[in-house]
Amino acid sequence: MIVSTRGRYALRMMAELAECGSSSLRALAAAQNVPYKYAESIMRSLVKAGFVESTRGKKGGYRLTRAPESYTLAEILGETETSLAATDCTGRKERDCPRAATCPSLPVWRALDETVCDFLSRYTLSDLMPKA
Amino acid sequence: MIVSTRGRYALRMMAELAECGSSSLRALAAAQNVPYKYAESIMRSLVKAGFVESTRGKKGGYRLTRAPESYTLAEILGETETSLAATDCTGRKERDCPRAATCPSLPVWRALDETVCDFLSRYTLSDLMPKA
DNA sequence: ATAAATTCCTATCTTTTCGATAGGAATTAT
DNA sequence: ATAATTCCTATCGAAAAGATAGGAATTTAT
Repeated sequence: MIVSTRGRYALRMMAELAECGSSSLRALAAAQNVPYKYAESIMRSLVKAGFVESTRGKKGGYRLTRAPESYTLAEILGETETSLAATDCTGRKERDCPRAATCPSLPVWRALDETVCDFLSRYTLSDLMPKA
Repeated sequence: MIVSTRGRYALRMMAELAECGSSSLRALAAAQNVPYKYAESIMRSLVKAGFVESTRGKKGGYRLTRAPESYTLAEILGETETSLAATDCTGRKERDCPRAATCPSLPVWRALDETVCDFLSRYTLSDLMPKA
């Protein structure tokens, strides 16, 4: 799995914000059918990443910080997914694989990573908005 | 993760067979540093898929059924990975997603699937053999 | 002031997937 | 017969993914 439920929820909620301007968590979660508390943890990470702004208290809510077409999917998923790496071999985890130096597969996995990343960089949030 | 440990083990053991012609499970697992019993279950699925032939009993072992360059990575991983789909949305699982008809993301995931599949179809087992 | 609606924070729970193992039956060369 | 092997079923344990709980902090409206 390249894109998990969490990542897709993030994209959908951001697309919703792109659509409606600003929204409370309650409304966002309801509109996109995301479990409330799960949505909350996702939105918090989007705020932390600077993709979204929040205001607290009554009448509070979330809004995008930039234009929808400026967010690439790669950028958003890079924050919300545990890893976008094609294999453990190219993730942060396996820094010290003893096979690395001579492994014939490693270059293939690196190329795959790049292919996926290129793909996800060619699409933006606005590609995920319901078409007018 | 697109390619899991199981899939990489499968590729490595098949590349080993490509290299050495034929081998027992014990030797294969040792050569490629794959846990014996795990290797066994992987080899069994490769036999079942017809990628590998086995002979039982003393002096038994495994060998490829075709030329190394005829196996694409897509083909092998298609058998050994639980799913190569980019998301649940494009896997067998979510046949009946109610959003499918109008979901703006779905075409993107389908295109991603195809991109990954194309990539994996451009490499073969012989690309994973230690270079001469 | 107080109440209501909201975001923020920490912790935990449950389910699923992945990696790996156990034990023994069936097969075959020697 | 025996030893070396593949085949089969079942299960275990750890990690990741999805989701939830409870309450503190903040802000608006009354």
